Amino acid sequence: MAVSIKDVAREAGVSIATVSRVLNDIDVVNEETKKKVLDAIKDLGYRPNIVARSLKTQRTKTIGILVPDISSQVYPEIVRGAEDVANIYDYNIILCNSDYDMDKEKEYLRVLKEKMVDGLLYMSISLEEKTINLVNDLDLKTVLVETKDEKGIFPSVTIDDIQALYDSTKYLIDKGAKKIAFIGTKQEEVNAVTKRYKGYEKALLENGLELDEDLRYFDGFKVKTGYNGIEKFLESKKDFDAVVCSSDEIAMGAINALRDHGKRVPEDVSVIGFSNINMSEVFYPKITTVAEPMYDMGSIAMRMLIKLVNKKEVEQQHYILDHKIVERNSCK
Amino acid sequence: MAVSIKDVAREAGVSIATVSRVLNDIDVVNEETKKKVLDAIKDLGYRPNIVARSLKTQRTKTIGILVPDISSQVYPEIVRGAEDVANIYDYNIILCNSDYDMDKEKEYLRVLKEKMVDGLLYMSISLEEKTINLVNDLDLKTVLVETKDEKGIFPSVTIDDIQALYDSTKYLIDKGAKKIAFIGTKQEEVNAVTKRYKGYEKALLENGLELDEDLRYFDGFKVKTGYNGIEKFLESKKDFDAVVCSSDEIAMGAINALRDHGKRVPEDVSVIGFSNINMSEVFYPKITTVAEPMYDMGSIAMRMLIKLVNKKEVEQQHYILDHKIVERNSCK
DNA sequence: TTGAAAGCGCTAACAC
DNA sequence: GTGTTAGCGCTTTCAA
Repeated sequence: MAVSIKDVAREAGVSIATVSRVLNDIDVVNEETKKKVLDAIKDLGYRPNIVARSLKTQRTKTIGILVPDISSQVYPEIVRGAEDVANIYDYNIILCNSDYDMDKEKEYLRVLKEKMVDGLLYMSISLEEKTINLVNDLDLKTVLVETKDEKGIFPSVTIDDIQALYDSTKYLIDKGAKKIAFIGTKQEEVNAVTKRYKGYEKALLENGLELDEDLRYFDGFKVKTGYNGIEKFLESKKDFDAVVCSSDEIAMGAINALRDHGKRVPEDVSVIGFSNINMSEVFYPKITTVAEPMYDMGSIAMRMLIKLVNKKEVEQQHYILDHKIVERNSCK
Repeated sequence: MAVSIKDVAREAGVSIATVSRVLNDIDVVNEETKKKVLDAIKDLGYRPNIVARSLKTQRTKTIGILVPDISSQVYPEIVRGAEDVANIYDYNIILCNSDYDMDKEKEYLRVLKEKMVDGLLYMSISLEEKTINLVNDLDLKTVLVETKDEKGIFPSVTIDDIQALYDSTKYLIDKGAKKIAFIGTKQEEVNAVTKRYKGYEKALLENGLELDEDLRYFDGFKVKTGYNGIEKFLESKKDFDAVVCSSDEIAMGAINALRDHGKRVPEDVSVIGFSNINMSEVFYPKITTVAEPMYDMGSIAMRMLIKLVNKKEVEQQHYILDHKIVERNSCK
């Protein structure tokens, strides 16, 4: 077994209580004894056992992060922001991929609780009743990122998704687009990405443009969705001069489909993306998109969570960060 | 405090030992008592405290993963593979971003040890002497992914980087390229990516092609590197008809630079990438690249690590997975 | 300023 | 088949 606090105590000729005190910078331990202990720690190469400490203090200094899929494009950035902040405050993160699978999600939640994480960063599906109850039962301090629960019970860090899509649609309208199509996720699913459609709808309606069933396509948020969406529009033979997408990957798929079918972007059709993932400015043409501050969402959420965990005041329960349109070359 | 094993014991009218036994499926606990215990567990909503269990068993069922940066393109995929396997065996992962920073790395290693992770998946820099010693001192069961230590002390899962670059270069040669440039990482750094240059060199030499200092560029592995590399080549006024890149992002940057300077890919210059990240087939033109099985690297490594942790035999110490060239549209 | 000892929640050796 | 108990490594109260 590794060297424990006992060994240090023996080596330093003091009690384990004293060792514990210097370990935790507590009280006024006599400078000399302190030095003895420090020396012993060094000599023995002692490192405290955090599991034991956690059992006693009921705090593990680790935070659970639940994401749908770390190998998709937006989450790594958010997680990175979160981890950086966690690291500053000496927390570590346990990463879990839910795949939007409720059962997997529940199991993770339970295990996270069993492992006594101090808090949870949740960015999977929009929390519905059942999950809310579970999180409550589990009594996990939770902050939602890029999503919200219906009732706003949990603190959250998001952007205004509806407004963001409204803005991107409006951007196209202001540029003179008349027939604007939409590609996004299935509407049955309840999450932030889903809501984006509403912004599109609103912008069209408010600006006297017609909603055309043939010019919207609901599926996922991957490249394939964008590609298929365009093919569907083309098949419908309806004219369209712009496409609003609810992710950058969709935009890429859309642009590729357009190109494959002999349409030029942005000359024939403008395409606007969403999120501003790294690749959107590497793609050709560079994608005009509405940027959400992914890294910041992660870091702000983690900062808030850590405050919550330590029972500090948080200034706000719901952070709504700014989005902004990044003009590049996919819209004319 | 949450409900503990004691509460369950009391509720079921048995001893905590018995509860522990049914929890761990041990011995032949009488079916009736077992039922009583199970009922009590259910009634009380009891969930074992894994921290306490870990302290006792000295196993935490969690694995540390050290990556340079989860928000870069290849690691999410590897981590995803690793997490999926971990999940199957009821392990969780603690994710750490090292940024190739030795100090950060060492600190993480220490904390991971303090938190008693059962093992470590390491995919940062190629392990050099100092880090090796630390890992040894810490006595962490370790598997390296996408990298190796000089002496091959640690088990590893990699591809044959040199051969892979050799193959991609050879591919270009076979297609008739005569003046082949190279863009990759700085040669001072010691890691897998760095070695890739050697494969390029070897292919040129073995095939009677000349190495031209003006036609190689060493910097990083991001898009920018590829872009700058091309500009340097162009400035040198040397002719080149193909570019070998040690990452797909480099290839993207290179292609963009070529386009910006009026060169067509692949008509004027062929460009081959490395890794086969998702985006390489979304990019325009679709990138021909040598694919490394990222997800598999992660999952195989995790499987091996879990075996090691459980003192099971591993069939192999060093897995070298197959790479293969994926032909798309960036080479003629 | 320091030490003794209880106890965090669990497993496992030992006894019955 | 079941219970008692020691102890994993630490923090913290209480007493000295």
